[in-house]
Amino acid sequence: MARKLLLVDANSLIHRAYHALPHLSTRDGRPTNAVFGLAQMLLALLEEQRPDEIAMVFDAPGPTFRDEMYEGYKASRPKMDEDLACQLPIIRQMVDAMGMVALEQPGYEADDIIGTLAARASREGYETVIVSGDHDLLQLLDDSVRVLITTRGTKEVLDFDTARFEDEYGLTPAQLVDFKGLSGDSSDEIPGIAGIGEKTATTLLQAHGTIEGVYEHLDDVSPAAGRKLAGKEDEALLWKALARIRRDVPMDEAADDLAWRGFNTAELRKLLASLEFSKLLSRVPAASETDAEAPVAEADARSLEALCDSAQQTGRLYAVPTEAGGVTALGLATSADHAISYILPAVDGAEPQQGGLFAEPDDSGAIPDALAAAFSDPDIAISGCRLKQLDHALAKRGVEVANLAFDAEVASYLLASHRADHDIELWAAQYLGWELPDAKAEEREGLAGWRARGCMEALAAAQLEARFLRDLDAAGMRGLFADVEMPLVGLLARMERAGIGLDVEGLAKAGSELSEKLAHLSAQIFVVAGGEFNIASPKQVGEVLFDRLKLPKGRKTKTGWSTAAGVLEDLAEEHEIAALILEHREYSKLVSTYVDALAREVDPETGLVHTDFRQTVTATGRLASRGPNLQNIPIRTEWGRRIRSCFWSGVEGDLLVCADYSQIELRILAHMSGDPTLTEAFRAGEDIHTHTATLIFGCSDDEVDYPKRSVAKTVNYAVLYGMGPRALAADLDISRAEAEQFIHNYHSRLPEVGKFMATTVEQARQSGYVSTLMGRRRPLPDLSASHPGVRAYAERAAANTPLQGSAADIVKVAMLRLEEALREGFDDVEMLLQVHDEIVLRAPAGRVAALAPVLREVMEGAYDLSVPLTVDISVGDNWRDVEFFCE
DNA sequence: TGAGTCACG
DNA sequence: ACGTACGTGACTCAC
Repeated sequence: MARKLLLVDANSLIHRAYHALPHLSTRDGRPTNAVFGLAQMLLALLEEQRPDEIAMVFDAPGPTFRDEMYEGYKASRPKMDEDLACQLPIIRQMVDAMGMVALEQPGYEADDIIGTLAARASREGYETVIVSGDHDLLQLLDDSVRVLITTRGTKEVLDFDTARFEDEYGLTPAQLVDFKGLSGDSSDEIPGIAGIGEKTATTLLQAHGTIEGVYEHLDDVSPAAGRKLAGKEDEALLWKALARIRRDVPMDEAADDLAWRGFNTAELRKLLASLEFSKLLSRVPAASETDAEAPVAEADARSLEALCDSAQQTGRLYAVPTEAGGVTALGLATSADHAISYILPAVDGAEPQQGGLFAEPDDSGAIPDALAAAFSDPDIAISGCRLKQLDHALAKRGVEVANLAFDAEVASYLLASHRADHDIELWAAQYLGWELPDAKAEEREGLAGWRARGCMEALAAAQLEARFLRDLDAAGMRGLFADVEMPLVGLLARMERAGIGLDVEGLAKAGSELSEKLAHLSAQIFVVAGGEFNIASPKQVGEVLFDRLKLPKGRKTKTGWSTAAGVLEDLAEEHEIAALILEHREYSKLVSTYVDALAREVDPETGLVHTDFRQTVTATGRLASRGPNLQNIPIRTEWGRRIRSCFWSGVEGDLLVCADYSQIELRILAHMSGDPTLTEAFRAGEDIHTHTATLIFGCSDDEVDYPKRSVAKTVNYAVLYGMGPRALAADLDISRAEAEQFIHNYHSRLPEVGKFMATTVEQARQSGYVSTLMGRRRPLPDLSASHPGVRAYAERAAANTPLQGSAADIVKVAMLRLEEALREGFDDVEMLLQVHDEIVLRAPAGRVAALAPVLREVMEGAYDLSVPLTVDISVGDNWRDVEFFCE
């Protein structure tokens, strides 16, 4: 097999990447789209072409021989964008880390170097593949040279060989220079012969071979073409010479050895991570086996003993859980240079899976006393990542962790809350240049990959901790981290373990009633529609409504006409099918999401469901809940409430106690804006929506009826979220002018609110982030986006986040203080859920009266605002039938 | 996997 | 004239 040489026209691909991709940047604002696109293309090329040798060929700065031949050559090319120029040094780094030779030669273009190398390769019997976005390179095609031309974005190429070229151009590759000489090339600003286009040029060259041949037979060409060509031979030959790629460029010695060196994995991963290309990072193959694996060892009784001693002395223990095949291993360390892997004993006396390498510490299958003691010691700070999972794993084995002090993912989240991925793997790559073992990999040299991974993560946490803490300090978030987020880790774990009761039978009954209704509805819908179709498919619903029934179309989506609830509501007057589909949607949503799916999540032994609260996902600081999501249990419709009624305390005799903050975000708005009218209204204990109604309608309190209050409520939330008049009009089904009037009235009566919003956005534009009351930050790089839509979105988020995020701060503090309060005298009360502005607990019926005032005091006192915080408490034996509790 | 839709605050 | 109100998670369809 011939050796294969890949020649990359680097500048061409870089420009292609830059222009084909939307603006991408790192969280600190460095543009990265060209690097990303190029990296993507190079990874794909390496994979598909598998070259033995490879050269990245760049255009050297400065004039080339072509400028001397013709001063108009590429004369009016605009100067390179600064956004692209600043990516070039990074690209050079990346090329180097990818193990490729970079070539350039002053006085020549990349094309000429490629031509020279291709010629050399042909002489030496190589197979050559050239990659470029520029069709000029096609002149280099021959039996051993193929050319890939990039097209359509960054992912597709046209693969040219001689045959394909001749097929498409009707010429040989060698004739391409003659072709350009006659017809010109706009991108290189070669004018060609006036009046000769691609068609004529092709015909002429097919007949006479070359420009020289054409002029030898000028008598034979058509009179029209002859007139245009007359006297222009020298000119045509100049254009031809300009278009011709040289094959005799003097090469420096860098070109002597183009063998692909393979990736410098550590460097490349570090670079990709620093550019925040997590997707590409996963495509870079595993590192050599030499990465810091040595400090990882399997735990035995002696090393575990030593570890616990060391933890006692240093006051710190790094621990990271990993799970595989139902077995949990801990990576354990007390310093940054040595970790051991310990497999937790199986729960319920079952033996750990075979291959568990731990030499049995004792026969009981229990965690060794010294280790349990270390985890339970308040003087030993536990650090690592996935500490909530660690807490669960240990609690299951009877060990209560006392001092969860540092979770690298939580720290990462606070430092960059807009990012999706806080896996310590990224930081280990970026700051330490490590590649972590694949958690899913099979055995690695006797130590399972997932065990090695836990160890490496523990070591990474040890190495990164100081840096993260320093960054948190610098951002003013050390307190938020240490006093709120970290204590919350353990609390969330305890709430998850507590679980909430779910009446599966009640749920099943609701489900079968709903299914019956669905069957009826489907039948009705099919009759009305005149045929069967899949009602769950928006596409098919659209076809029935708009094609078959010819109903008026409303909003568009990316793929067709919208069938969203708002649109169907409008259509309800036109055709009965709209209401039927809406009803069908409501019920099928309830069945699929809240009956079937929820029932699967119940622990059949206990009748409890345990959610997974996620602490590092939302951009604003809120929690999220999944598996199942218990923060979106229905409440707004009757059938939805039927679902809700299936939730109960889970303990016979205990009731659910719900405590929710009343209009917490609006109160925070009053506090942060300092608006006197809004503040006064809250201080006076007025109903805020009624109050807003008096402002926007210009009426008195007793003139506010239910519709007016309802409009005012919408306006209040509209302001909170930065809603425009058009959306408000649509939401309230009023004219745009009326909506504008409401908003105008609102702002003229509450002037500080608008000012506060504007100031918030302005400050965010300057600093790059917004902050909450407790110093939580949300970076908003899109505030400086050039796309007006993207920018407007970021502006609304900027205005809203301090309110939503501060509310999240306050609720989190309230939860922590509440747990403390419960520890003194309420050991029979459990916190179960948090739903953004609501905390749900279970308490014995006889304890509610004692609990309620404590609950109120703790929650209302969680943070001192300039207006009171008020909490509504309701109690009941299921989550639907809770009733206001009067102390 | 992405889009559409919809449940919640 | 118009896809656009903030923040989530989950299901289904269709590619």
